[in-house]
Order: sequence, then structure tokens, then C-alpha cells
Amino acid sequence: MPELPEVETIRRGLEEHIVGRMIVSVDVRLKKIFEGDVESIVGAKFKSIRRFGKVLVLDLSAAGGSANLSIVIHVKMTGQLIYVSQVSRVARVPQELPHKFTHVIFKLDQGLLFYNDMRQFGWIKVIQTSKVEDLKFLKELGPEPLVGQSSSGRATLTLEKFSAIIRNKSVKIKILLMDQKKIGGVGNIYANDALFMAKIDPSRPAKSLTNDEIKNLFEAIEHVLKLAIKHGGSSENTYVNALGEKGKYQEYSLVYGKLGKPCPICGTLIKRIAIGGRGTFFCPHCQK
DNA sequence: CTTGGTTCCTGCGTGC
DNA sequence: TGCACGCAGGAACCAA
Repeated sequence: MPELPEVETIRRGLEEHIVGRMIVSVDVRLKKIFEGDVESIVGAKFKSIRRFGKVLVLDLSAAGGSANLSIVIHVKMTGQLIYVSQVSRVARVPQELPHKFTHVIFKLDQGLLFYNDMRQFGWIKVIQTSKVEDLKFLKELGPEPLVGQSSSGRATLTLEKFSAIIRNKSVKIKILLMDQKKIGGVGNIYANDALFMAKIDPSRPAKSLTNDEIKNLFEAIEHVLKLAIKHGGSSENTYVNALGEKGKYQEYSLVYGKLGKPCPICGTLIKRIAIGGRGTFFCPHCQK
């Protein structure tokens, strides 16, 4: 399930491969996931690719004298954006495209960009570039947790801000980490692993954390997100990058998805509970 | 304001 | 081997 590291990996791939390419035509096969005027982006070129938390923004240069447009995409659980250049199509594509979960096909002047989504939770919107940051989701989005990695000029999370978010909150700390309005981009996988690294029980009320624990957790989030980006994200499930390749973070994951496996520190078997309806993995011995 | 439940969708795991 | 069933999961939306 794409979270910040996966979306950032897709962003970098798109930045490398589609910036400068022109949209020749767009085939929307599943109408309900697409909002906006499809025809308005035909003839435009990809100018820049930004990420706001887990949201991708593909900025276009104007097709004619009109205002610049952007394609805003949230891939949610199972969305994929895969670029296939004509040359590499036969040799490199790991799966036959399009397939039954391909909902949008962008035909470019060179290659094709496929949007696939098995669960159909994701969405694509075409809006004016100047209005991107007025979107409700982006307006309410919390600060960027990855220092120095913001492609959107968004405010960065600092230890001071993090402390302020945590202090006086009675919700479980894991719920807080995953709340996009509090912090933009952390999801289930990295919330689990960061809490393990900081040795904090995910069920603890946020306000029960000591200053040292807050600092450890802040640093753990930073560490785990950077590590995941380094390994191209986590492909526990359907995630692939902009070229259709899987990530490797799942090989380095500490507790996420490790139910019944030994804790990498003490060997105690990893437990799984539900917090806010989400699978929560932790070591009952190390995490207090 | 916070907290909790429901919804969207389909593959997969479980039980018989 | 096959079928029925229930569950997972990001975020919007609604209710209390």
C-alpha cells in the first residue's frame, strides 16, 4: 500500500521519464475515478511532478493560451502509475498492459502511461495548477515528515511541531502517526516500524510519551522513511514503481506483516492487534 | 471538538 | 477441488 516512500519513488520515476513528454490522447475506461475535463489536457506537456504526502501532482504546461493544468492523483491502496516507453515495452514490462484493472491510459508522444487500480479506491482529478493547493485534502494535510525531501515546498515536520502534535492528545499514538491532517504521508507500514524502532507500544495514549520517547519516535520516522525510499518502497502487496518494478523494503521491514515471527531484537513472537481497524504489529516485550 | 462506524472494491485465506 | 463467506485497508462521510 503506497505511503510516502512508495509515492516518492513513483514521483522520481515519473520525473525522470515523463517530464517533457506530451499527452497525445487519454482513454478513461473507468469514469468514476476520473474527475475533470479529459480533453483539456490533450496537447499539454508534463512540466514537473510534485508530491504532497501520499498525493502526486503532475503539472502540465498549457496546451494553448489557457491556464496551466495539473493532474492530481491519489493511488490509495492498489493504484499504480506505470510508464512504458515504446522501445522498452517488450523487453521490460513485467506484466501485460493494459489489463482488466487498467482504468486510464495516457498516450504520450513517446510511450504510454497506465493507471491501474485493482481496488478502485484511488482517484485522478484534472484541475488548474493554481488551484491544486486549495483542494480540501491538500489544504488540511499535515507537515512533510521527510526533512529536505519536499517536492512541493510544503512545511517540514520539526521535533517542536511533532511534540506539539503529540502533547495533550489522548488518542493512541499510532492513530496520530497515521492521521494525514497531523503528519502528511505516514501510513500503516511505517507507523508500525517507526514505533518498533522507538520501542513504543502503539496502543499508548500520545500524551503519555516522554520527551525522550517523542524525540526517538521523531527520529525513527525519519530513519524508516529514508530507508524505505533507499530500497524503492515496500512491495508487500501490489505496489510497483513508475517502471512497473517492485520495491525491496519488505525485506528490511522490522515488524510490519511479521505476525508470529521472532522480534529482530529479542526473539519474542510478534503480535498483531487492530488499532483503529488497521492491522498493528508489535513486539510485546520491546515496545512498552 | 473528538471518537467510532460504515462505505467503496476485489483478491485471498479459511472452513467445510 | 470448489464454493461460500468474511476480511483488509486510506480516507471520506455520517452520527453521536
